[in-house]
Amino acid sequence: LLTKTQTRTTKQRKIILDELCKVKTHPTVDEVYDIVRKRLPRISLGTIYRNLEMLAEQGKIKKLEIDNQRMRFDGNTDAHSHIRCIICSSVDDIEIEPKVIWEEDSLESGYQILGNKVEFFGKCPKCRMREPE
Amino acid sequence: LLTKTQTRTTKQRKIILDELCKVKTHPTVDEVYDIVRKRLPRISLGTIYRNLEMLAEQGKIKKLEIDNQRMRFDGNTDAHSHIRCIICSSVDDIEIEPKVIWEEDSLESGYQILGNKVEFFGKCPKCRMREPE
DNA sequence: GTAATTGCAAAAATTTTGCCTCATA
DNA sequence: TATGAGGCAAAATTTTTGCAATTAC
Repeated sequence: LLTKTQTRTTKQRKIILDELCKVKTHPTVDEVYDIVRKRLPRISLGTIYRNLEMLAEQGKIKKLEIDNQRMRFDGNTDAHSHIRCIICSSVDDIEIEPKVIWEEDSLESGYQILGNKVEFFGKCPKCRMREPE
Repeated sequence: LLTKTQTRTTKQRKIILDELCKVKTHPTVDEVYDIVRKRLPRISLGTIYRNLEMLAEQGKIKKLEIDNQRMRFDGNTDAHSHIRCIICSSVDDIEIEPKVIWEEDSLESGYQILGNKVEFFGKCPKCRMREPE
């Protein structure tokens, strides 16, 4: 958790954010490491982890939950949905603004609902071509 | 991937499935291990992993993507949504059947959309009590 | 100057795998 | 009895952490 009173703008942090915003993929920590290392060959993995975590807490990037094997991040913080291919598992942004509707009744859960997130799944262009339905 | 032509019904597999269906939480592999070990003290973690994976592939349980730090499983395979507390991160089932609507237009993604999944977030009863809005 | 941040390396946590033995069908 | 599955332990992967040196403010 972010407890520090102050955060400084370091070369490393700036470049990590910059590179993450450039890519349209949803890179893992390792992938970010590889990308950033091209500009900062001596940067350490620990620094990548610490900065991605901090940037996500500050809302400058998003930590994704589309992969339960490892963390993935997204430099695009605009509200947008993702779609995953059920064949090859690749994940892409999707230009759709879904509306979610539900009946208010069974709120027995006791939760105060504050929002929701929609994720789509389907077949990506490549896989559709490979095995036409 | 499931390539075996045949699968056998073992004591271990039956008990893992049985215990997973009993709990209403969404346990991690480690938690399943602890639960199952009460009935099968000599079972190994590897067996838990292998079976959960296999049961998920067979559709008898669900592998969840609500935690990007580790795998979580759900013995309830009925279509249902989850809600996570933004304060304490706990995840519960929610008795809501959301409908998702979107405009068909911008299908430039090239994806064939086959379905979607909605996840809710909010404040759980405990956290609402602790810090009233 | 002070304290946040880094690089490095070791440790922790999570998941996968090889191999030999056991047990289901 | 053939082979899928289990137990065990080692390896692989992913993430966290301690610490001395560095750097932003």
